[in-house]
This record gives sequence, C-alpha cells and structure tokens, in this order.
Amino acid sequence: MAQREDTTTNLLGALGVAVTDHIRAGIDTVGEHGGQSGAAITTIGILPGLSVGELAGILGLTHPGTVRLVDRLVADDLVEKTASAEDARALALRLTPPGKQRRREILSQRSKRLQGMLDVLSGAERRQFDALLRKILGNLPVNRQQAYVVCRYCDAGPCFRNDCPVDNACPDAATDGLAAMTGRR
Amino acid sequence: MAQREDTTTNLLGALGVAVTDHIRAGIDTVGEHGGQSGAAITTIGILPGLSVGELAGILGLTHPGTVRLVDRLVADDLVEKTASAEDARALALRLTPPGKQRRREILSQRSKRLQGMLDVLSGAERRQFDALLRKILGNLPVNRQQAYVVCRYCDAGPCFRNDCPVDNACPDAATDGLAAMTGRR
DNA sequence: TACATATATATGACGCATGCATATATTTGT
DNA sequence: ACAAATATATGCATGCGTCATATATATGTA
Repeated sequence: MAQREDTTTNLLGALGVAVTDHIRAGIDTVGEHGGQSGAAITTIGILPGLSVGELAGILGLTHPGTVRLVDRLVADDLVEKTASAEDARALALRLTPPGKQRRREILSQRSKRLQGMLDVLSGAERRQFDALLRKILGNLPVNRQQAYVVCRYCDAGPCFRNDCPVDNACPDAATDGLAAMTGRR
Repeated sequence: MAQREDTTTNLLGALGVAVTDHIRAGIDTVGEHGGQSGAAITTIGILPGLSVGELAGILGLTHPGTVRLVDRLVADDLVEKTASAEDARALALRLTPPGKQRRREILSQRSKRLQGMLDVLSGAERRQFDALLRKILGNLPVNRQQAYVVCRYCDAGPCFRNDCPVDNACPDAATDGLAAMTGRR
C-alpha cells in the first residue's frame, strides 16, 4: 500500500524533526550558541585527539568554517588544540575540563528530553522500538566516517556498552570502530 | 534497566539526526538555500493563507527574521503576499505556482530518502514501527501551534488521509485541526 | 638528495540569515 | 474618541559560515 507507506515516512519525518528540536532545545539551555558548536563538543568527546579536518567532515562544514568554530570553542576554554603525535601539521583536539562539563550537560539534557518522548511506551513496546531502531540504523549505508556523522550528538558510553548498531554495521568495525578505538573488544 | 533505556534514547537521537540530515540533504538538492526557507515553503503549503506572525511561531524565528525570510521567498517568486480578508494589518501568505512546484520537489526528495531508511523493515515490522511512531507522536505535549512545529516538513496529504497522530492529539482537533481546516470530517 | 605534489591548518574578504530596537498601520476595548 | 494591543516593516549589528589563498609539513619520485 503506497498510501500507508507514505504515511509511515511522514511519521518518521515528524519524529526526526521532534527529536532534533528536542536536542537543540536542550543544547540551547546549557549556553551553547547556534550552529554546530554543540555537535563539535559531543563529537570531540567521543573522539578525543580528532583533527580539525576530521571534525569538518563529521560536522559537514568546510575546513575554514571548522577552523573558526574551533577558534570560538578555544576562546571559550571548552576545547584545546594540542600537537598531534604523528603529524606535525595536524592538531589533536581535546575537551578542556570545562568542555567536558559542558558535554555532560548537553548529553544530560539530550537524554532527559529524549527519554521523555519514550515514556508513553510500555516496557514491551520499548524493546520492540529498540529492536526496530537497531535494524534501521544498522542499515544506513555507512563507512566509518558517516557513522560518526549520524552519531555526532551521541553519548558514546552507553552506546558502545550496548552494541551500537551504526558502529557495528561498518565494515571496518573490528579494526578501528568505536570499540577498537577505545580499547574494548 | 537504566542502561538499556539510555541506549534506546541514544538510538532515538541518532535516528532523529539521520532523519533530519536526510531531509536537509533533499532540500539542498532542489535549490533551497540555508536556514528555514525549506520549512517555510512546506509550512505555507500545509496552511495557505498563513500570516507572517503565525509562520514565525511555527519556524521558531523572530517576527523580523520571518519578514526577511518571506521577502527572500517573494523575491524568488516562490511565495506571494496577499491581503488578509479579516484583518487589514495581516498578510495571507500563499505559494505561487513555482512555489508549489518547489514544495512538491522538496516533499518528493524527503519521501524518497525517508522511504529508503525504512526499506530494511519487513511489512510486519513496518506496521509495528508505524504504530509505535503514532504512539510516541500522539503523546508529544502539543497544542495546535506546537503540532505544526513538529509537522513543518510534512506532506499533509497522506498524513491527514491517514489520521495524523499529532493532529489528533490536539484538544481542539475537531474544531480547527488539519481536517477541519481543509474541510474534511 | 632534491624537488614536485599533496595534505593540514590558518587568514583575509565577504555574504547571508538572523536578532534587537524601533517605527508604522490597523484593530479592539473602554 | 482614545488608549492599548497587534501585525508588519525597517535600520543596524552580528554570528556563522563560504571562497580564495597562504603557510607549514609530509610524501613520493627522479
């Protein structure tokens, strides 16, 4: 039934809008200014030591735009630029202690608001929903880099303790996935 | 299990990000420029005759910001400002024929990309997912205006032919919901 | 070794999309 | 009839990003 399918895609679209509006609203309450700075903080939190170019790819910004974004975060003492061990051209970005605090606040707001959306579901429904989400996310055509794009606002901790489907779907998950990068598995 | 719940919210967040990235990517291919112009076009498509102030509320912009946005859309011959019948101060915004075409392109891109995300699901799973989405969306604490915020990128046609859960959840759905506004029910 | 090319970051100049403060037109209530 | 509220518009400022280009380092090749 095309009609019914159209409706499901519409519902999916509305859910996505609601989810990102919730995430955005949460970020706004903890003092982040517009644009991609919230995503930059959560992403650097997931991948400490990231270079500017890698961050640009994940955030979908140009390289110069990312340089400016990082400048602002450094000026706010949320991020620090350290020298990369392997490549003298590259920077290794890390969260400062205030940056880590900010990241915890962002993730806490995000989690609180998204859990509120799931409150209507019974335990059984929530398990169903979890399984369906895993199936959909595991099928997004991703390589390693695209995985981090989808996960740029995620709280990596619980996710890779519970088999992140996006991460697992990557062909190179075993060699340099989240689990490998963080020394697990 | 808090652990498992955290993971489900994480998956929900990642899905939301993936969905809005897909919607944005689709809009970008049909020539929309950044910001909220895509949402403005789909929203005016859902609610022809909308005023600038109402549009501002739905898009989450300030009133002056919306005036400028509408200016740009009028300059591009996508939207026209007509006089409101009841209030000489207000404008009634409508899509021009090119604007309607643009809206169809946006919705077509959106639908195509979101359907691709659902392709992994079997028929039964899709029905499960549809039901769960309806339950979640029907529970978002909304009044009439917030409903249109969530639905700002939607294709109203299939949605209200199939009982939009967001719309139905509004206390005033019977008197001035989508169905009532469009003369159905 | 030397040199050409590629890569990582940075900077200058600029533009678009917004926000804030305020002005103007119209409506509503007393 | 007049005060207050409402709808839209405009001047000005700014943030966040783009493009073009510069600089530093790395890599491959003769």
